[in-house]
Amino acid sequence: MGKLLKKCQNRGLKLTSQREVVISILENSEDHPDVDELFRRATEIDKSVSIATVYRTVKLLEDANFIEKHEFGDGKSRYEESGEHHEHLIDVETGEVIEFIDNELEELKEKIALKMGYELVDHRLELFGKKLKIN
Amino acid sequence: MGKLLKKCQNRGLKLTSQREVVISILENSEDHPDVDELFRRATEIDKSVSIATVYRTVKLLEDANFIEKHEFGDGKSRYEESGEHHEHLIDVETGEVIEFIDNELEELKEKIALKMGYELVDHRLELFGKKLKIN
DNA sequence: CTAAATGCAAAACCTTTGCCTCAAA
DNA sequence: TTTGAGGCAAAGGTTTTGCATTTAG
Repeated sequence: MGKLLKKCQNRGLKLTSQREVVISILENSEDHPDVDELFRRATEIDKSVSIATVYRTVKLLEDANFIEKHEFGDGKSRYEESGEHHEHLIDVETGEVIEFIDNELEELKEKIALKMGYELVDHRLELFGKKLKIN
Repeated sequence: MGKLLKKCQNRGLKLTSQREVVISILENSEDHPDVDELFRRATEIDKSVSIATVYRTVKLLEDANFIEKHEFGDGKSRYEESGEHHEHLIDVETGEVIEFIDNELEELKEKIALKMGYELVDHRLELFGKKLKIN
């Protein structure tokens, strides 16, 4: 049984067959699928999964902090399993999403919030860039 | 005539009475109103303004880079007049949006993108924080 | 067995658009 | 006068929800 599935079980979530499908897709995805894509992948495995259940499941998992929701500006919500914190760089030409982490940045954000009299509880950073051509 | 209104005129945009209302609201707003709120404020001044025109006008102004669109995670687009670049800190308890600018952060973002082989064309940073209580 | 989850379809949002009318330049 | 803009309402796209039915625990 996958780790995420186990976490859900430990949390006492009812593990229906449909949830298991959606959860295992989320834990085996390396990308940032939106609900439509999750639905597509889910029905490939089990045609009984409905889009409503996908929506309900991602909300459930998000509330449990097991997955994270992102909005990269195309109007749809995309999801990925929670894990080590990282930021996103979006290639504006290809739509590719590249994950990265920069410790200097992490420290700086805390510092800025603090300077403004706030405790940082969450943040969101996306860089949009064009790949440099090497001449 | 307001500056933004003048910029629109210089750009050759047709200045209808409805556009003038929406534009003047945008240039006199200190906050980040969504379309519904813009519509509300507009119809207070001129009941003939329709929500379709508000949508069409914000799109027009955004394409002209006269205003900026933000999505703070509540599913609606919010707008503000373009001006000096700044970031946003959102008070998670009150919803208040505080603008700030930090040069160290600006430099760092460029640096990170470059390090990854990208030219930064845009970015988005939002900090979500809780106000520190002073004991 | 029972509370909770599902599927389905309808509805709720936000946003866009077609079409005919109207008005700015 | 003419081309683009506006109003209205319908349609689009994403997400939520009510209800009868099914199912995990």
